[in-house]
Formats: sequence, C-alpha cells, structure tokens
Amino acid sequence: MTKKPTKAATRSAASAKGNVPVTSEEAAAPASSRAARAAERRAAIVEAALEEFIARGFAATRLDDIAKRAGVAKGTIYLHFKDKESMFEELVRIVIVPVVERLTTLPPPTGSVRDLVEAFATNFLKEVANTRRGDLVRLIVAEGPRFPAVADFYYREVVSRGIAGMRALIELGIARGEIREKNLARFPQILVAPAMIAVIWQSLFARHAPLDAQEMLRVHLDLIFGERRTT
Amino acid sequence: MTKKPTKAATRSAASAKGNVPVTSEEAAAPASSRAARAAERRAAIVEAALEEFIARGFAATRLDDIAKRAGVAKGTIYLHFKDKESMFEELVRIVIVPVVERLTTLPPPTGSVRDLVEAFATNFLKEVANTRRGDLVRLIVAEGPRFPAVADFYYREVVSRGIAGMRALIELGIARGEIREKNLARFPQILVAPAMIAVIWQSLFARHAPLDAQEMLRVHLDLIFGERRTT
DNA sequence: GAATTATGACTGACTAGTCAGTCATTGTCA
DNA sequence: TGACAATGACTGACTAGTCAGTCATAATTC
Repeated sequence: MTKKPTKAATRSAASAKGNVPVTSEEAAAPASSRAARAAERRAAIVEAALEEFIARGFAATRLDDIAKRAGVAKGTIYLHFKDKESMFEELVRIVIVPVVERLTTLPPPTGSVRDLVEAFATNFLKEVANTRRGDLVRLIVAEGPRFPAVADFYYREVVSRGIAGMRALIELGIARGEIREKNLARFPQILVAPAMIAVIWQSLFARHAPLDAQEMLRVHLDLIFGERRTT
Repeated sequence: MTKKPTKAATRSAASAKGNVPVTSEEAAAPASSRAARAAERRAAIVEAALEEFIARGFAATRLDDIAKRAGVAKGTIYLHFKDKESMFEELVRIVIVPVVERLTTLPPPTGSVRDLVEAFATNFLKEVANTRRGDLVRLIVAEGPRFPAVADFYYREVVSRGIAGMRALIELGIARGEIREKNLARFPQILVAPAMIAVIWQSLFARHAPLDAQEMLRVHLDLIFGERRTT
C-alpha cells in the first residue's frame, strides 16, 4: 500500500488552514492528519466551552457561541459530545483529572510538615487560584446543585482525596509536635478553607479589594504551626 | 352586585392558602385590604422567586414557575418588578438587608472577645448556614460575575462590613492578649473562612459527608484563641 | 361605574439539537 | 503511480420548542 504521499499533502493542508492555537508539538507524531485534526478540534471545543461556561454559567451558554469560539460548526460539537449537559459534565472531568494527577504526584518527601504544606499551598496558588482552574471551582460551586453527577465527581476525585491527604499531613504534624491543636485532624477543612476563600475572593471581589493570597495563607499556617519567620 | 361576600372570601382565601411566612404585623395598620393584599402578593413573589433562583440559578429559572409557586399570574410579577434581571437584584437586597441589620445590631457587650466571636458564630450558623440564606450566599457566588451590581452590593453591604467588624474584634483580642497571632488582623478572612466553607459544604457535600459546622468552628476558634474547653 | 389591580393568552426572539449533503482524506486497483 | 471509489468528518440551514415580556380583558374595590 502506498501511504506516504497522502500524508505529506495532508500535512501541509492542515498547517495551512490550521491556526489552531491549541497544543502542539505533534511534530514528531506520525498522527494521520484525519485523526489529528479531529483531536485538535475536540481540544478547541473543550477550550472554548470551558471559557464560555465559566463566563456565563451552564444555562446561559449558547452552543453557537462555543462553536464560533472554537472555529467549528455547531454540528461538529455533536460529533464529540452527546448533548450540552453531558458536554458540561465531561468538561469538568477533562479539566480536573490532569490537575489532580499532577497535585497527587507531587509530594517530594522533604523536611518539616510545615514545609510540605507550604509547598502544597504555593503550588495550589500557582496551579489553581490564579488560573482558569480557579474559576472552574467557582463554576462547580455554582452549578453543583443542578448537576449531582458533577458534584459527586468533584467530591470523590478532589474533595475527599484532598481532605484525606490533609488529614494525613495534620496527623503527621501532630505526631511530630509541629501542630499543637489535636482536634484539627477532625476538620482538615479548616486547613483548606482560606485557600478556597482566596479562589472565590479573586473572582468576585478582587476588583474591590485585591487579596494577597500567598501572604494570607502564610499567616494562616503561622496560626496552625506557630510563628516562624522573622516577619 | 354582592361584594361583601367576595371580600370576605378573598380574605380568607388568601390567608388559607397564604402561609406566607414573611413579614407582617399589618394588624395595627389600617391598611386597606387593597394595599395589604398587594404587599402579601409581593412578599409571596419574593419568597417564590428566592426559592426558584436558589434551586435553578438565574438563567434557568422561569417566571412562569415563580408565578405559579407564588399563586399569582405572570403579569402580576410585572406590577412589582421591572424585569427578571432587576427582580433578581432587588431580591438579593430584600433578603440580605434585614439579615445584616439583625447581625450588626446584635453585639451585646459581654465578656471576652472569644465569647463575642463564638456568640457571633453560633448566631451565624442559626441565621444563615442552616437557612435559605445560606443558599443565597452560594447563589451570589454563582451569579456574582454575571451581576456586577449584585456582587458590588454584596461586597459593600456584607463583605466589607463583615471584614471591618472582624478586624475590630481581632484587634481587640490582640490588645487584650487573647489572640497571639498579630498578623491575623491583616486577614480577617481567615477568621471567617471556615464559616463560609461550612455554608458551601452544606449545600454541595452534606449528603456525601455531613459536617458538624458548630464543632468545626469551635475547633477553629481554639486554634486562634488557644484551647479552652475540657474537650 | 370609574379606577385600580390582576389575569393569562399571545407574540416574537431565541436556541438545543437534527440531518441531508459536501468534500478532504484514505483505501483500492490497474 | 495515478485514477477512481469509499469513507466519515464537517457543515449550517432547519425544526420544534421554550420563555420573557405584553396587553386586552376581567375582577375587585371604593
């Protein structure tokens, strides 16, 4: 079979029209242009949908707008997603899964518990609070009650894991004498609360009163672990 | 025409059906039944709208549903509110203003700062967290970005006041030596964060993992003021 | 019975989802 | 290798339905 020629042609055609700003160093990838373009389009749709849903909420988002933003016809969306609702649900999964993976893989077994938590916090700020991801959290809070599937998923994949992880850290901190308040292990939510508040604050009140999240989290850790810096 | 009976009928019908739990000591008011009924209807509409908006969000809420729930024709809504959007905005004001008034009037100049804060927290749980009001907070978080007017109002009337009040309490606590962490005054958000988290948790994850908010807040206060109870 | 208030049928704008048709890509065959 | 056929990704006009807002009519009040 002669497969080479087609490939070359495909290639140039794709790159000529495709100012698709998504990923892509598929330079090495031998991806057949057909499949590659499909993947690109899907990615563009996901990106556009995320943007629109965050900006307008589920109900007020028009699929026409998503299509336009993605540079795709409306029908194309339905080649990738069953309907608006399941698109939203898949979207949340698609965006969250990699973040969870990255955050759970991180823990470098360094020194004190405080350092661990602080590193985690810094990372959280960089990866979530100051990103589109932060708005996604707000979106989940907003739409959760109307999308039990989303709320469930988020609880299972993010919240319960996060709480469990934090609890483990707290217990370690207590065991090592870094944390005085024993009851904290019963409510790891307390450890995370200011971070969540920071996320919400940024998207609602930042323009009224900017919040130095990094510094706030540090103060909060001082509260839990006792002072430390020269401050 | 026989008008008396109608009136009586109307009256009783209204009170029979109308378990409108809102205001109303119009007992003393010489309010012509005309004005009184109008007020009742308005209250019913507000109540119904609140319920629907909380359950479905702004965009997905139908005025027909609000009307039906309020026991009113759709046209009647337009006798009280300009349109859906301004109804939503007014709604937030109508519900929030009395709460703010009640909470700001409270401070009984009792003993320790910790007692003050704890009383406030308990009150907050009773008045907000376990009420429709709590869901309203979530609704504001959800719709805030699309309703700058609402976000502004909420910031001005609730957040900035709350932050200021908390800061005053914290400074008092520091002055009296009850609070060790001086930097806390720079981020009163930390003091409030768990309470907000509790509100959000209740409406999103309560069914996955119930949260004893009261107890969580107490632990948080222990963290700030130092242990206390026999626990 | 005039004035005020309430009603709900109606309208028009808008949108989720569909589907017949197009055409670039891929596979096949000489 | 070049021509032809098959494929299926993609399109966008279209349908069916929804819903905010209106207004002629009806009910109520004074």
